[in-house]
Amino acid sequence: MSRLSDIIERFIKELMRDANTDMLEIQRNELADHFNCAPSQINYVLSTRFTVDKGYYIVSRRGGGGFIRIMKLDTETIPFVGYLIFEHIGDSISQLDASRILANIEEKGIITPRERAIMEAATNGRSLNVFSPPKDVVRAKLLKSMLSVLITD
Amino acid sequence: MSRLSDIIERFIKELMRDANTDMLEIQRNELADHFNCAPSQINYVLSTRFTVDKGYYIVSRRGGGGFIRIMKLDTETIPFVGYLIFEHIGDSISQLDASRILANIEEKGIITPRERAIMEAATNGRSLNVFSPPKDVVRAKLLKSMLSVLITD
DNA sequence: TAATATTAATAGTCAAAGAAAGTCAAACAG
DNA sequence: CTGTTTGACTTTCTTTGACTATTAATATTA
Repeated sequence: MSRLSDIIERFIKELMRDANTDMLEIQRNELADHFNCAPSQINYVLSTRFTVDKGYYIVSRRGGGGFIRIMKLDTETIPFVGYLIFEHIGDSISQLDASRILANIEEKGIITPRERAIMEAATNGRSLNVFSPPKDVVRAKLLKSMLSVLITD
Repeated sequence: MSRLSDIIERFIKELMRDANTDMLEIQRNELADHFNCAPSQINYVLSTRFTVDKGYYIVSRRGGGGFIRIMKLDTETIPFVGYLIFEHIGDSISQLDASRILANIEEKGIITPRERAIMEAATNGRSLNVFSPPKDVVRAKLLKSMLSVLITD
């Protein structure tokens, strides 16, 4: 008996293939119903099979009319970025190396100077300099840092 | 199933755009009738989508001939972002609030959709979901996450 | 007529119910 | 032991409705 998670994974991928799209919106409960499983099973599938590392990006919203949007990253469009994400960067990277990458892809015209600045802001030491981080505290620093780029000349 | 609140929000914004004005007066009950909903639904839409944070200001009057006046504030980019950074955000911010701010400044044209996506990527839960973080590990996640935006449709 | 009271027409508030999705840990299977 | 499945509990967002508050118009009274 093939694992349920695998079946759901295949199902989602087939939906995308059949609809010939890189973006799919599902209702968690509906899908869970379809497979007769706990809704949280869907979360499990998404968080193990549809990660950035595996080439997917997820956005969702709760409440009435909520949804889960699954986006497939298009590695054809910018192969170099795909290479960076899936092969080059790995599980850990120094600030210096990150900065080099950003400079490089800006020079290649893949990102604008402003976008580079945003990413520098997010990844520099100042933003990430927290020890035991209440997540929101980190996030606030990150966001402020990124926003400040917009008003710096 | 698109949310009623979203539909009403769009309706109001289109009214303003079409009339090419920054000031619009509506009758609460009339609008509620038009959408076949509870009048207080209109209040809900106004108080979640037309806040000062989002650049709108509301004035209203009850009684016969009452009305709700919706004014779009002319927020100068720099002061507004400065306000966000130095006053509004504070020391801690939830992912949700961060997301709202980003949606807002995109709508105002302060950042591009792509820049918004970059910042969302940097500030969402998945990126920051680390407890005792070797800084580089966090950074790698962040960077990958941000880069992935570039190859998302 | 001028002042005052009443009524009808609005809008506001708040809390409960409903509709999703998220989290986490325990149980389970290979 | 690792990865999967489940379910109880939480959080977020929306919708509705009963009740309240305010204002303009109208009727009444001094």
